Amino acid sequence: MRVRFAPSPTGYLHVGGARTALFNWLYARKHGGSFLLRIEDTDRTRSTTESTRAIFDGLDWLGLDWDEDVVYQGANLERHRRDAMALLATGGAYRCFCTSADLDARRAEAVAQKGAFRYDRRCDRLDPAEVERRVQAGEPYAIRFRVPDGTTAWRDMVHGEIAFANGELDDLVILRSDGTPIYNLAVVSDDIAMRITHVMRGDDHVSNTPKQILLYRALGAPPPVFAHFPMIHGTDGKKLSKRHGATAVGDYRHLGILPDAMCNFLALLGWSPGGDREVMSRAELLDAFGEAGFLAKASVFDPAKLEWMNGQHMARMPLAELTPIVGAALVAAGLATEADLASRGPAWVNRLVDLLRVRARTVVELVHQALPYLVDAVEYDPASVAKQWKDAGATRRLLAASRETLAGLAAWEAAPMEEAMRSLAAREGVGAGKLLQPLRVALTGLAASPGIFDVLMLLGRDASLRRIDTALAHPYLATTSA
RNA sequence: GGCGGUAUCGUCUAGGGGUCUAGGACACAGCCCUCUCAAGGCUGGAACACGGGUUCGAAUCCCGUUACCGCUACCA
Repeated sequence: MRVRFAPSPTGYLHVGGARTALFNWLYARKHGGSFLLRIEDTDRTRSTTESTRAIFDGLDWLGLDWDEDVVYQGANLERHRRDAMALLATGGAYRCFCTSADLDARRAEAVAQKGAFRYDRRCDRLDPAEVERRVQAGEPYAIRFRVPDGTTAWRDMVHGEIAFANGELDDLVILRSDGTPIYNLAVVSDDIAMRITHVMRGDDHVSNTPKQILLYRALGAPPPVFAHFPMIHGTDGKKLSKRHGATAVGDYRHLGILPDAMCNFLALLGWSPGGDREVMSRAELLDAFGEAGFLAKASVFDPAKLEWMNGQHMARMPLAELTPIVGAALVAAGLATEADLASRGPAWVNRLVDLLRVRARTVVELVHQALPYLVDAVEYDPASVAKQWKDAGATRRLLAASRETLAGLAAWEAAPMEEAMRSLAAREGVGAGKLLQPLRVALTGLAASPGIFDVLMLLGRDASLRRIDTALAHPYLATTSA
């Protein structure tokens, strides 16, 4: 069993392509087959090496590793030509002397008459002697595939039986007059050469399929099994495009989405394991994936659900996997250096990530929330200060009492700390929130954070007391009181 | 225009003739938990496109209509 992902390098790897690649990869890995990568770079004017690079990077990030060497379609031009010539020799194709300009004009006229343009096969009716004469004269010609009568059908893995009347198919050009191949020929020629057994691609290729099946037959090769996955649309139901914001997988990487979450989410667009299963690790995904469950309906890409799913993955994945990812992001964001993290120790970093991961949906968000624990001086959020330190006099008193209580602790441990603080609140006749919220602002500058005793532990005795002292000296508390 | 495909809550979907007064998830609203924020739990509103068949019975099968999408190149 051999499958392939065959993108054309004309841009970044977008989510639709990624989903196609993922299904191919999953199918191959699940069935012990091979997953090949072919870059369809025959359109020289639109193909770029940067795009090729972006495709590799995207696949890499998603964890979709391919087998064997990458195939560049452009390197197979000779074979494509040979296949076209073979078709010409066996009578499956014929020379067409019509020029593009001429064809365009005829097409325009047909459209103007509100009719469907169909190539009238005039060159197929040319007298052999005349063809010979024009070839000898050096007149340029394209090679056209002669579509036979009848109907062409196949059993699609996602759509079931699909049939086309061959009469609907035009005699397609397979080799341009400059000797370069047309897409449909190149694809079939390459897929035969690569011994592809299952062609799994986007829905937009269904109308190419009958032409390709006919080409396989004409070339004497058995057609592969076909699977056509539905398109992925934007939130407005239209085909996904730049207008919809992030559409490249690279965008999601930078937004702090985890590869496994991305794969999980993408897999559920056009496929379902049945039942209520949604959040799945890569291993679970691989396990659940199979022949069944492909959906035929186009689906809408919902970034909000992707973020939720990412949050689920962050919360569930082993800390040993998440921490390195967050660590790298912390360094990349300039919030810490490798040395900083090393000096804090792995246990501390793990603890930080563990406390924050349930509160963040993306690693970017997590990194942002980690700020107060990594900097020397807290940055006070004005809104939090205004709300939690509203009564400056009381805040000062409570903060000072908290400081005293905390400083008097024999050991810096969460349990006794909480006990002491709660009894302080009782003595002061206030609810725990009245005592702890101002403290939270003093410690983190924010009104929201992990549990306050976890914060105290994370910061440690010295930093915690220092931050309370700094808060006590804050102008907001100093000037407003008296 | 022609051809092909698709049609269950706003979105992703379960369901494949009776168990469907249609289930789950995201989002939204409310409540609970609670030192805050999350997470979690509970509750709520929210869908079988329409019309004909077939059948004792249809979200499920068939036909048509409508809507949407794709293709209709000497692009890929």
